Amino acid sequence: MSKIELQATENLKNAIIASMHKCMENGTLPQAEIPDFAVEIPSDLSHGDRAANAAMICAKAFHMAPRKIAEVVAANISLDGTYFDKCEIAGPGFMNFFLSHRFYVDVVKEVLSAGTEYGRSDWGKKKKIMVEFVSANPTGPMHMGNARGGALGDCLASVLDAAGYDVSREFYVNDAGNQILKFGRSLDVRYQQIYKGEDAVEFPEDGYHGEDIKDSAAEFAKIHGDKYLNVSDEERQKALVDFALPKNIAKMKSDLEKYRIVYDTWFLESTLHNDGELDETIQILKDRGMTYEQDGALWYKATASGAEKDEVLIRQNGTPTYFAADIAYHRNKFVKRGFERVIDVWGADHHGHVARMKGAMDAIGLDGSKLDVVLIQLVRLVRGGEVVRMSKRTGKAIQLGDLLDDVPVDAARFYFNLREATSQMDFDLDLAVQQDSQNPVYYVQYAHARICSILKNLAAEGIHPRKCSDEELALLTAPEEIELIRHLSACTEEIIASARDYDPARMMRYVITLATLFHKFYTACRVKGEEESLTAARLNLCLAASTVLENVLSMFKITAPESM
RNA sequence: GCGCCAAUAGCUCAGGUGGAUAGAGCAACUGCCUUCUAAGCAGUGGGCCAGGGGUUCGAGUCCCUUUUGGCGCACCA
Repeated sequence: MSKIELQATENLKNAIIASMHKCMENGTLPQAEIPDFAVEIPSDLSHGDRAANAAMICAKAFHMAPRKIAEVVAANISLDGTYFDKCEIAGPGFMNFFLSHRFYVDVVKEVLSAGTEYGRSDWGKKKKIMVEFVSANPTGPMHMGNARGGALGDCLASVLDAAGYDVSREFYVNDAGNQILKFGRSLDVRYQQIYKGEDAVEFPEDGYHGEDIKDSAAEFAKIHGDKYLNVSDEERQKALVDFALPKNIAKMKSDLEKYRIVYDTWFLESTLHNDGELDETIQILKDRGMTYEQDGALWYKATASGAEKDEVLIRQNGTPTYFAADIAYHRNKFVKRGFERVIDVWGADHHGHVARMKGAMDAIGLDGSKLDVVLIQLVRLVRGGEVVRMSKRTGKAIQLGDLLDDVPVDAARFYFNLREATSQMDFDLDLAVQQDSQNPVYYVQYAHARICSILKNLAAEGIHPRKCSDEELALLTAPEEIELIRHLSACTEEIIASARDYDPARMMRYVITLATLFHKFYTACRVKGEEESLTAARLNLCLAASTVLENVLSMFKITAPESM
C-alpha cells in the first residue's frame, strides 16, 4: 500500500494539533475548541511542501492575531516522527513546512518495492460499483460520441479499480422495444426494395436511413433470396431482425475490443421483458401508489418527486416505454445484483433523464443518490479546420470503426481523456493522426522510451540496477530529482481524487506532468558516467519513474513503448 | 418560456471542500546536440478570469443578475 504522502500530511496535522494543546496547557494560547483546518500542498512550492491555515482559521476562536498564533504554535511544535524538519511563518499567518530528506529516500524505496501495485489503494473499500458506458443502440454503427464515452467510461472504471473499488463494466443492449420494431421495418423496406425497386416501397420517415441497413438487407437477401417476400410482415421482419441484430452486436463487440474495451457484462434489455422483471417493477410502482391510468396509458407520477410532468410507463397500445424498462434495469443493478453504487455514462443530450431516473429509484424504495450519472458533452469532429458533421441517418458519418482505422488506439484513448467530460471538445483528426511532439501521447511515451534507452545503454556496459542504501539514495538532491520524486509521491492521492471526482482526465494531466519532470531530470542530470553510487541512485530513480509511467499508462490501456 | 452544461493568454485548456504574485501546452520569437533518443530542454512576449452586484479578513472559486454559446423539455431512445 502506498501511502507515504498521505501519512506525511496526516502526521503533520496531528503534530500541529498536539502543539496547540501544549500551548493551551502552558498558557500561550487560551483554552478553546480547535476548529478543523487544512494542511495542503501550496500552489507555489517555493512556500514549502505543506501549508497549514490553522492560525487563520483559529483567529476567531482564540481572539488572537493569526501571525501571533502561528508563532506560538511553531515555537511549541515537535516534528519528531513526521517527515518534516522545518516550519516557517508567512503571509497572513500561513505555517509552511518543509520535507526532510528522509521523505524522498522513502518514496523511491516505496515505489520500487510496490512496483505495479504502486498508486493503488483501498480507498474504495472494495465496494461493488458498476460503470455502464457506451450502450450504443444496436440498430446501427457506433459514432464519435460513443468513442468518447468508451474511452472515458473504460478509463473511469480503471481509475476506480486502482482506488480500491470492486468494479464491473457493463454494456446495456437495447434489443427490445420500439427501436427494434423500427429497425425491423427499415430492414424490411430495404429488403423489398431489392426486388421491387426503390420507388415501389416507400421508406418510412422515422426509419433508419443508414447505408448499413441496406447492406444488412442485401446480405440477408443473398442468403435467403426472395422467399421472405411471401410471408407475413411480422414474420419477415422478425427474420430480418434475428439476422441483423446479432451481427450488429458482434460488430460493436469487435470494434470495442479493437479499442481495448472488454466488458464484464453485456446486459440484454430483452431479458427484463422476458423474465417478468419489467412487470415486477411496474407492479412495485403501482403498489406504492405512484401510478395512474389516463387516456388508456399507464402513467408514473414523476411530479410527486418534483418533476415538471408525469411520464408514460405503458403506452396506449400496451407496449412499455424505454423509461419503464430503464427503471427495471436500474432496479436490477441495485437489487438483483447488489451494486452499492452505479455510474451511468450518458451523452449530455440525455441530461433531462437524470433527475427522472434518480426520482424513479426513490419511488421504488431505493436510493437515487446512489446512482451517479456522468454526462459527456458531444464531440465535434474537425478535419482541416472544418467541422465534419456526423449523422447516423445520412449514413455518411464517421463511425467508431472508421476512426480506429485512421487513428492509433493509443492516441484516441489519450485524446478523449484529455478533457473533462463536462467540456465540449473538438476531436482534431489531423492532430490525432499526427505522430509528432504536438500530440501529447507521444510526449509521454517518449519519456518512457528514454528511460528504457538509459537502461539498455548501461546494461551494454555491464551496469545493472541494484538496490541502494539510504545514504546512496540521499545523493538525489538536485532540484530536478527532488521535483520528480515529489511528483511520484503524489500518485496515490491523484488516483483517489480522480476516482472521487469521476474524472480520469486528472490522471492524464498527472502523467503529462510526470513526463515533463522526467524530461527535465534527463536534461539536467546524467545517469551514465557518474560516480558509481550516484549512477546507482539515479538508476533507481529512473526505474521508479518508469514504474509510475507504466502503471498510469496501463491503467488507461495505452502502451509504453521501449523505443520510439 | 422552463431547465441542464459552459465562458480564464491569439488557440486548446488546468486551476480538490474560498487562500499567498492566476498556471500549462500549442502558435510566435531566441538559445541548447563530439557525452544516456532534440518526438527533448531553457528563455522572451502575451490576461479587465464574459459584464455587473453581493457574501468576508480574503472570490477565478460561493450567491444573485445580465449577456453569449451548446443541449434538453415526445405515448423517441
